[in-house]
Amino acid sequence: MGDKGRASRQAGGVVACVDCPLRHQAAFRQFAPEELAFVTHFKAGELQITAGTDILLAEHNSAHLFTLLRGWAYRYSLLPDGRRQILNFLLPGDFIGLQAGLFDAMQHSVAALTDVTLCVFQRSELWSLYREQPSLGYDLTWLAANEEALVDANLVAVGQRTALARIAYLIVQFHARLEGVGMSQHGRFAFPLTQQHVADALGLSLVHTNKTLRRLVKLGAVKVGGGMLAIARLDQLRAIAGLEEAKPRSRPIL
Amino acid sequence: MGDKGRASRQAGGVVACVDCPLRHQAAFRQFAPEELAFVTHFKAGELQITAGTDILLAEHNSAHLFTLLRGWAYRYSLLPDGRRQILNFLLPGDFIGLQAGLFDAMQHSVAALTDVTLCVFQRSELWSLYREQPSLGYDLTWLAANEEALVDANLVAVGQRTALARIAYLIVQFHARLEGVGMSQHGRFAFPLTQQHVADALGLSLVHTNKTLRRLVKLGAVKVGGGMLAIARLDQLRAIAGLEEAKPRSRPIL
DNA sequence: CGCGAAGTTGAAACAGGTCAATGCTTGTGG
DNA sequence: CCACAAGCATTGACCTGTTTCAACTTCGCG
Repeated sequence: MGDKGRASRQAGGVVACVDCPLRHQAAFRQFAPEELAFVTHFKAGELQITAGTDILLAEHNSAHLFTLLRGWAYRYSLLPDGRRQILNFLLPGDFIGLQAGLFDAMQHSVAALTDVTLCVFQRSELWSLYREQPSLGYDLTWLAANEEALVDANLVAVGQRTALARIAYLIVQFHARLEGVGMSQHGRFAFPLTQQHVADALGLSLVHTNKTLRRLVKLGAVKVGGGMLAIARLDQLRAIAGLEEAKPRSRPIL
Repeated sequence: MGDKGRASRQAGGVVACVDCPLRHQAAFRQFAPEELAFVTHFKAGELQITAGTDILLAEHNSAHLFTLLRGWAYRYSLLPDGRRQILNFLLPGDFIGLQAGLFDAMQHSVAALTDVTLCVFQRSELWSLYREQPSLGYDLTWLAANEEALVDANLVAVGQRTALARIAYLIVQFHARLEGVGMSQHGRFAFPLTQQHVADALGLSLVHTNKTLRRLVKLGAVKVGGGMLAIARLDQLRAIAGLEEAKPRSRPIL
């Protein structure tokens, strides 16, 4: 899955955390000055990764942790027989590699879906974060719990919903998350996933994913094309997915 | 679902954390004296819950957090149409309600599978834990990440494996986890799940679960009966499940 | 002994998977 | 600027794992 990659570390031209454009998005909580100071110190640099490249590998452990600054990524795991399950998608503001930081070997891999920019943190500094800035430790737990909640929701979708409902669910979820980080305008947003990604995330075959997505389009619920997705009728999508409306939570960002 | 329940708080007769029998199990890391002191202070009491009763409810929030001391529980969520997805099972030593502690409303419910004893912690003390005992804050993040890893694994199973492999996977996983807390002897352990639980955890219908489990028994991989499950051929089970052997991690317990 | 919950089993229906082609883009090199 | 390759989307036909429906049995317990 991750291949052809090329990664370059940037020395200069790095965004200071105070000026981080993400931080001003609606979704994120405000940081106190000393928290911001610590994060700035914690941040070791930035990393650019090309679309399709792996960021972290299962079975390995990494000296770094990341926050996704720009672009899309996804966590996935491969079975011995080659099948792939995408565990969830990562959007700007998401923390990457908590498991890598806490365990000695990752259980899954993380790959860049699009070209991606990452904030890099030293794993070795993680402990000092808890010691010196407990509120950030609390935030990390929060992020871990939040990500678990996402996976929970995916499991519910894959375990209980029909193909049509799963795809509707995925779209509604993307919409909500992208809204939060200002990447959706009037229900319209960039959609860099290939149908194979959708299939692997929802436990469906590629062919059936195609047919079902097509059906969703014919139903008039969404429009897709040119790497964009537009939600035509959000209520209809929610109904198909069997989803209630959910209010987003204000979240931390490291 | 949780019903018929009855819960009683115990004033006396509570196990002191130092003497906690779980703490001596192989799976758990050793605590420093001051950590132990804090946890003891953190623990507000014990709670007994009857099998089948809900411990935490979705949409609600709780003033308490728990550690499962004795018995089995499970996290689940219900869809509008009544279908139930069990997200994962909780065994002694597992922390309950992190999401309840961090978010203002739970996304899922937790129910007691068997009669259960819980250590009770005050949610309001959670923050002081991070401030006064950062290492325990770190542990909480660890526990959150660990639980996420469990759900990840479940998602892989439900998304990618056949019915037979899913059930094999579930059994292997129980075996590994129960070993860690001394609840399995020679691959034989109490198995309080009903087939409906198995079905709801694995995204299968009850009928198919039955037939498939039966098949697994006929294959000679496991023996079930009398609320007990005995693994006859662990390697065969692993092969069916498409699982590699995994070494358990030493974990914290609050 | 009798009731309700849980486990079994068979038959029929269907959602989704697999196989196999075909078309559409896009990027690359000549 | 065109031809080709490679990846992705689309469609039809067919096949099968799983679900659904409908009994019937067994177990645990008052």
